[in-house]
Order: sequence, then structure tokens, then C-alpha cells
Amino acid sequence: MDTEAQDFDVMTLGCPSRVIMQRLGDKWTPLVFLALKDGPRRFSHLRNDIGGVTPKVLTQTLRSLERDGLLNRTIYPEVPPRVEYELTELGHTVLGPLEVIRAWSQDHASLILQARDDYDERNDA
Amino acid sequence: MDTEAQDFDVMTLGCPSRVIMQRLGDKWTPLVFLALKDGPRRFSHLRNDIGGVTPKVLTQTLRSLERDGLLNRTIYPEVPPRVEYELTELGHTVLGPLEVIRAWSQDHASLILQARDDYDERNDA
DNA sequence: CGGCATCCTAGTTGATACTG
DNA sequence: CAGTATCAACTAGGATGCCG
Repeated sequence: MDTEAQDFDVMTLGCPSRVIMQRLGDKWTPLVFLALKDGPRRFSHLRNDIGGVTPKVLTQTLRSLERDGLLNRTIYPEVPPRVEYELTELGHTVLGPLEVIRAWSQDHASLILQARDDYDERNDA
Repeated sequence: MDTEAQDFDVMTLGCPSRVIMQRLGDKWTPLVFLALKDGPRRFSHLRNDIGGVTPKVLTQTLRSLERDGLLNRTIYPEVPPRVEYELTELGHTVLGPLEVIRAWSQDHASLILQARDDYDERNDA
């Protein structure tokens, strides 16, 4: 079958692709992806990797991503319990785009910080 | 001069680069960038291009981006007033990363939508 | 035309404590 | 260990109306 995916346009109000894009950009999603890029990780591992995340919010984020088919959650019936999260095939395809954003952010952070200082100085000094 | 930019790590709580990344991912920022990619645009033009944005939020977004040095605001002293927004050089460098995200979102929207349906059906039908 | 001021709501985030 | 429950902000976002 052909793609016909170009009905989607993020500029249009209510277009699903816009919601998708927003999910990618939310506060914790990119960080979860980056934490999972090298393979499966346990809950507590993720919590440690992602500075400042609380268990509740981490759970929420993971659930959303699981729902969207971007990662899998595997429960190992052991004592103590073990749960692993792993990117799906679809999830792996986001890694590239996200890395680009991450790189840009890290590379230009100091420039932007300075632009802010300049702006603030000009406008209320 | 050398880069020394690698002090920044989005995984670290409080790292500025994380804030930057979040700004890129907020609700309207990417859409503003995409609306400005082909050159300067007026306020009302942007408002029309970006489905669902209110004037207040558009203004807020534009101000933030101006403060971050990503776009310039030019006032033409005419009657009626004309104000144009244009990406700065720095602003143009985000366009690439953002287009990648946009493309991914539009290309995979239907897959994700379906994953959601499947998930919801499995879990509460 | 291009905003700003005001008020308001509704969803998100967070701190803390507790459980299977 | 891997969450859930509860409660308390917080604040982004929206509706409306006025001004230079």
C-alpha cells in the first residue's frame, strides 16, 4: 500500500501529528529516550540517569510512551521484582531526530544564555 | 577558539541545555519556526499560519525567542503599524533539527495512533 | 495592526508517604 | 524494587477587552 501519510500537517489545529510532536518535546520524553538508547534499563536505573525526575512522573512518561508503541515494558516475575524498559523498533527511529535536538541544545546553550543576558541588559538593566 | 561546550549535559538536573531543549519542544515554538522558515513574516500572518494560536500566546512565544537571540523583531513606523519577525542566523540553525522532528511526527503519526488504539483496546476495551 | 492587561481554569508537576 | 496514592502548588494557556 502507498503511504498517504501527507494528510498530516503540524501547522493545522487538531492534526494528530502536532500532538505527536508535542509528546516528543515534553519535559521528560527526550531524556527517557536518551537513557534507553543503549538498551534495556530498569526503572531505578532510569531514575538515577535522569536527574531530577520523580517516580510518579517517570511512570507517567513511561506509560505514555508504551501506549504510543515507542517502548516495551517487561516484568520479570522474580523476587525482588524486576521491570525493564526497552525501545521498540519504532522507538529507535526517534533516536536520530532526538539526538540532533540534544546536540543542538548542548552546542548552542552558551550562545543562547548570552543572548538572554544581552536582551535583559538592554531592556531593564 | 575551541568549543568547550561539552560541560552541558541534558541529563543533569539544572543544566541550561535542558531548558533550551525544553523551549524547542514547547507547544508553539516549533510551529513559529516553521512559519518563519521562508523569510520575514508579520504578526497577523503568523497568527493565520499557525492554527489555533491566540495572540497572547503568540506574543509570549515570539518574545521568548527574541530574548534567546533566535529571531529579530522589526517595527516599521508606519500607519497602520507593521511589525515583522525574522529568524536570526542562530535561529536558522535550529531549522534543520526541527524539520527532522516535524518530518518524523508526520510520517509516524498514523503508526502511533494505531498503537494507541491497540493499547487502549488491550487495557480497558 | 499589533499588541498588552486582566482574570481565570485546567492540566502538569512535585513532595511526601505508603504498598504489593 | 517498582511503583501508587494523596495533596499542594504552579503555571502554561485561553477568553476577553482596551490602547497606541
